[in-house]
Amino acid sequence: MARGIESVSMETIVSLCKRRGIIFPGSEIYGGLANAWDYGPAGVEMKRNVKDAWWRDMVLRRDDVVGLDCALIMHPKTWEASGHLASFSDPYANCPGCGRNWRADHVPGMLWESEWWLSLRRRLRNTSGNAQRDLQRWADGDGKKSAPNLGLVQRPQAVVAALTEVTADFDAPDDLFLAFMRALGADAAGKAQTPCPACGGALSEPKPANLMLATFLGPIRATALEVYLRPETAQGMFVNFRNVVTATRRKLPFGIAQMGKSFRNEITPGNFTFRTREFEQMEMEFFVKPGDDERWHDYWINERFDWYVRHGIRKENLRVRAHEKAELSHYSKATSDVEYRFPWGWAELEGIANRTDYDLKQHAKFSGQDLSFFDEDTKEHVIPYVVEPAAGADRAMLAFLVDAYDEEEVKGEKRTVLRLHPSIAPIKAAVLPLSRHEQLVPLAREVHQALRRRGRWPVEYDDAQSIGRRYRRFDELGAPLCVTVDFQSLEDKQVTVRERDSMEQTRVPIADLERVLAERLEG
RNA sequence: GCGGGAGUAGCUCAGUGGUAGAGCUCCUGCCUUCCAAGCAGGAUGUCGUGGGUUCAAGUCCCAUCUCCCGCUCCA
Repeated sequence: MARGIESVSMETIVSLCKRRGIIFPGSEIYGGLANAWDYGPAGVEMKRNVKDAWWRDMVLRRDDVVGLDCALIMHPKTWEASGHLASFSDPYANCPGCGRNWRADHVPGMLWESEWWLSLRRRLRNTSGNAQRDLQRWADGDGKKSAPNLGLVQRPQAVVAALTEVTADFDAPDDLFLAFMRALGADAAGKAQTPCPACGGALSEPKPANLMLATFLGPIRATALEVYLRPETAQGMFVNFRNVVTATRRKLPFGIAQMGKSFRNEITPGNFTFRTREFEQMEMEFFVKPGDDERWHDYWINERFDWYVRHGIRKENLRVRAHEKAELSHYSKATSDVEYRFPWGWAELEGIANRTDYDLKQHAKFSGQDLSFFDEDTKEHVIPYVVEPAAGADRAMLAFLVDAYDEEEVKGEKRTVLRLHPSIAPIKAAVLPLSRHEQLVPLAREVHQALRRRGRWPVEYDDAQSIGRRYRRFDELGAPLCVTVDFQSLEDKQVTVRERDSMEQTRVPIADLERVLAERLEG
């Protein structure tokens, strides 16, 4: 679909969302709460449309996926087994120079690949024969740009003097390498410090962090059980794997799908609803025979990419990106992200991971239960592999909003319109009397009520201000259709159906209205 | 956490130490009015909060809160 504008600022989207009741800043009357967002009357319809579309395509239309809605608070052992307790509570070190936070155990690796080390290493390898002079020169030149806060750059003479050995030839980011790095990062007192991979600043001592949100189960704090709000819905599917197989007599391959809230103490929330600490996931765990996992992984990557396109996102703003080995999660053998081109850059909408048999094995181990599956063909027990398409409902909705946003010029005036796919649009139609004339209003209300009572779509009624203003108002909400009742309607019992994108109008008998709307909205 | 920007009407913002403003919006009424129309009338403010300087503070000073944008990761 042609668009009048190429890109839109996030600010514009945030402001439109607030103005039209799609998304409000959270707890606003108390001055707001950072990174909390509330879905308003139109927003709740739209988000529900996103989730309905997902559920319809992932569960209802398939015979190999069933649904689940599991408790948000799960047994604490769940998170030990899943690995979240360990990998979500890594210590983090902060850089006072540039403010970045680094997972302490990732720092050596990050330093190994850091821009400033690569630059320094080049210098040392093309040595002039005098390593100390090389260091000094680098500190005065490239080092100033790439690692301005590094001890070596700030106090070259003192740091160089304290070095016992200088070499560029390390095999890996090991202890030896780290010791060298720490010597380069020495502070004003001459004490070795771990430098920041980004700017060279002396990192703080690692501080414990827990990325899971804890709460207390039980009214008396002293005796309460400390539990976690789930950081992902996925574990619910693994924990209920046995139950689902028994209750529904599933055969491999099959999937279990779930939508719901998850919570993470993100270090860097932001970008509107893109990264929040409370968010809604749409996840599906697809269990397959070991050996079939790679084929199914490819299948789901394609399937999920197509889903976004099918519901209105332009192909050129979507891409699939495979994870590098280093960025894989602790449970994953391979992961590909579906990314969307947001105003601030490409960012993940959904991750399609090959989780292998990691989760089921872990839960079998921690629970002592047998989570294997009897394969009728080979007559042996296998632990299924799992392919997981995990999408963010809030992220998907944000992408739909951003992608639909358009401005165009109509008769010298700016027209703002959300060109949402009818399946996603929060309000499907508005019934508008041409004016508030006493003869028009009753008929318009009657038409509106008839559609409302059917309960099929959210349909609005509006008689305030001029007809043009009202068309604009519903364009901003992305309502695909407007139904206008005029004076002629009183005589011929016909109304005008006006299309959002083309602004074209068609006369339709009131008796056929629902059928015509259905054709245009669902056909 | 750190840096940058910003808090004045529902929204966008102006405001030079001296009576709190504009445009849009919103509400009511009128008009047989099809793409942000016109006319008439109307509503809306702890100027983020607390302190200080001053005869006088939205404006100057100090503190504080909050939001937005940017920085290892994830949905």
